[in-house]
Amino acid sequence: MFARRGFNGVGLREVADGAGLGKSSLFHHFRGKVHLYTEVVSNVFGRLEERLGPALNSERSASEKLEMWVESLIDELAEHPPTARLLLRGLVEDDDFLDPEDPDVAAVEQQIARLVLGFERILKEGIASGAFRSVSVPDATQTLIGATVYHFASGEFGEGLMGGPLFSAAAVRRRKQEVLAFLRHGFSAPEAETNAPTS
Amino acid sequence: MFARRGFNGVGLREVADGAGLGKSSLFHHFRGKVHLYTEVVSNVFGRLEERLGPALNSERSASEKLEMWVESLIDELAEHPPTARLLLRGLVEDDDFLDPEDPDVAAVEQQIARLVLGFERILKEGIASGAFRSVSVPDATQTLIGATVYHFASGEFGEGLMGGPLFSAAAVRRRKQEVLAFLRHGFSAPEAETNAPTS
DNA sequence: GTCTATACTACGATAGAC
DNA sequence: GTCTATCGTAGTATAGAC
Repeated sequence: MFARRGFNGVGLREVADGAGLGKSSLFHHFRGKVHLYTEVVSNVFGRLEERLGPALNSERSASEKLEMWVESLIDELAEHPPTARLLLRGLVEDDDFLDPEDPDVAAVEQQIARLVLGFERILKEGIASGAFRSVSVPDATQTLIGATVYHFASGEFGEGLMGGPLFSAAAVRRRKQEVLAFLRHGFSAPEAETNAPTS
Repeated sequence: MFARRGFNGVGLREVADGAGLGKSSLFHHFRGKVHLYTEVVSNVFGRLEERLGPALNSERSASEKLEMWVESLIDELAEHPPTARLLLRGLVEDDDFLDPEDPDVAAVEQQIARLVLGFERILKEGIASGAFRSVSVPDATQTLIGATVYHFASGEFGEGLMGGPLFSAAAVRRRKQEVLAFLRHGFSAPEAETNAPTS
């Protein structure tokens, strides 16, 4: 619900109905609406972090790590459709309702920071080793988020544009290939591939 | 206000205060909240369409048209900061509150469709002429939206990631260069450039 | 742990005086 | 064209019975 309509677009009545409870019963489980929201977001980001861990810590080349990381990210976004929208909202929304002092909120921000840092580390490693051309790391990160998170958050508009569902196995497979191809062309150093041939 | 907090996050009281009016006076100028919203969005998208028109109708090569189009898009997003968020919301939000029957709503959807079609036409032309490799046109469109609209919609998160403001002249210039470089690498046909050297 | 009942506030919207 | 007053609804949250 939060993914589709945002924090302000969801009423507790609706949440309670969805859970098969009365409105008031929610307050027995959550301190308030904000707590419920941060709990949801934290769970989703936690799952994402788990999924992306292996790509970071593997003993492979930067190119291979990057591809693994991106594939894992896309898989996770594709398997849990609300994730992308929730992520995008977390980044784009002006979260006036979130108190930075709140430890739950701070925890979520750290989760996001760790995710970003992981990707940036791979990128920097690849640039240092000569595998990637010397792109601006933050710019490349933004572009990557756009190519992955935005795509799977684009809902009806995205389906109209793509001419079909976003989350079908075939659509996900194609998106993955297109993004990886785009990154290979976009990042690869002009001179020569430092790695084994990609095909 | 709508860009920052979304349709549901904005109250008419706040809007009225911002305009220096009483709440009720708004209803003299707009049929209701939805009408106010679509009016705002339509104005913003109309300006965007005007800005991107010249790139579409110029007599240049596909590569040059694409670069012109992207530069114009980034300039427009950069000069009017709420635009990107408003666009992204229009695409990502589950607009339950918008009635597809409403002629204003239909008009906005046509604006968006025209914008997308313009870009797709350039891309197809470039693929046909051999200037670009044969990417999936809808996928490339999504990636482009991600690289441009998302970036300028990313607010505080984006500023944290980039390590500075998103909308300063220097930041915009760098973003433009990075995106164009990425597109050149990402789209260019592997064999040879069909156009004059890009540098 | 869930319920009913309720408090209080804000919302979008309308009526009608000026 | 703007105002005050008001309507009806829905919002978050609490109190207290069961």
